[in-house]
Amino acid sequence: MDAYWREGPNAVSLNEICRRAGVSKPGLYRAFGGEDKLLDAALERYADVVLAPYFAAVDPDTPLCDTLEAIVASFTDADRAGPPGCLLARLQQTDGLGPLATGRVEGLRQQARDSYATLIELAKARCEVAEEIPTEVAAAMVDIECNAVLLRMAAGEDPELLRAQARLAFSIFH
Amino acid sequence: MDAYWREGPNAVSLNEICRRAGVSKPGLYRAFGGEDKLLDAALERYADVVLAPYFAAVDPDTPLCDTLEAIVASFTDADRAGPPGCLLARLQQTDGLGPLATGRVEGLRQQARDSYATLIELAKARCEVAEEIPTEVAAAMVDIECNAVLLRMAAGEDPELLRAQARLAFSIFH
DNA sequence: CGAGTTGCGTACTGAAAGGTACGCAAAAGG
DNA sequence: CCTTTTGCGTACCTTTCAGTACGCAACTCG
Repeated sequence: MDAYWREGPNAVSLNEICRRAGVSKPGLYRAFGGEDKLLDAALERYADVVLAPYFAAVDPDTPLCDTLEAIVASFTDADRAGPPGCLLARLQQTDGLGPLATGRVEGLRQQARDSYATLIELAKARCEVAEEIPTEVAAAMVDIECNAVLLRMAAGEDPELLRAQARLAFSIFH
Repeated sequence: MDAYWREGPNAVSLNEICRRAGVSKPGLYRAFGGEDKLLDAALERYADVVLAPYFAAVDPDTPLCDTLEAIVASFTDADRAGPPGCLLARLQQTDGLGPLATGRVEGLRQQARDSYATLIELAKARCEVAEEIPTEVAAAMVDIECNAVLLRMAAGEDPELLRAQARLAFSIFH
């Protein structure tokens, strides 16, 4: 998971993973069953260990603006645990991924959008967000913006600029 | 260029390009000199043939909102010439790219942001955009949003949703 | 027409990819 | 204490990668 997260799944081979983990290749195959299943397992673990805490930490009663700002602040925090960026955000192009991993990515992305959607619905109920904005559209916009921030963080872009840019984009929520 | 554009530079090998182009490998090497130089040349051509017309078609006097909407409409147009998405937008992760291609990507990205910046400055002069918004931040936001739309188009996401989401994001410009 | 140059593709190289056959050693069972 | 099973790693397989050595044909020029 760490290797995939740090360098992107396309940039790390099974051989390299075995080398780094100090594991023999047949051992890895006995434990996971192939490249696709390994990435799928890594994604599952990533969702449990990294993604879930994010969504668990969200307080549904705080203003949406503040929640989004806190999320982006964490994404762009240089002292955050783990590599910069996000394993899931690196997988926006599902080129050459196996069917399991592809499905997993799709599911996790949908899950994220659903979470954003419920947050937006709550914000609408508190009159923070205009009713005319379709929830699905706003959720897609939040998802896309978050993914872009994470992708650019992984690419080494200036965190300050990314944060300011996200704040600007999210200023539509009032 | 077409192969790289359609499937992403990481997903197409030199062998495959030779096969599709009906060209021998030494011929390709004599013409370009290697993988890095080939991708660099493809990017140069892409900038000339695909990107330049976009920026040339922009009328600096039309409202920024309309300009951005037209750009996104073109990005999400299913009948647009060439594959969906954008070769440059596919290269947000510069993993495993040669130095030439990496530099070219960086340069083109900066060029795009500069173009957005001038458009935003003009819009500020017409009082369409609030002076408090730093031009650099707004330009980064536009760049990131456009790249995200192109990336998701290449991934096969619903054009309608992408268009609506972009319109929402760009509604900060008034 | 014959010698030299040029253009170009066949057929190779070594490295690295994903994946597996097989044998060795340790534990389990009688 | 001997047999069987289990766990596990060495060493291999095929394929594909980027990159190149080399020879054949065609064209140039005296």
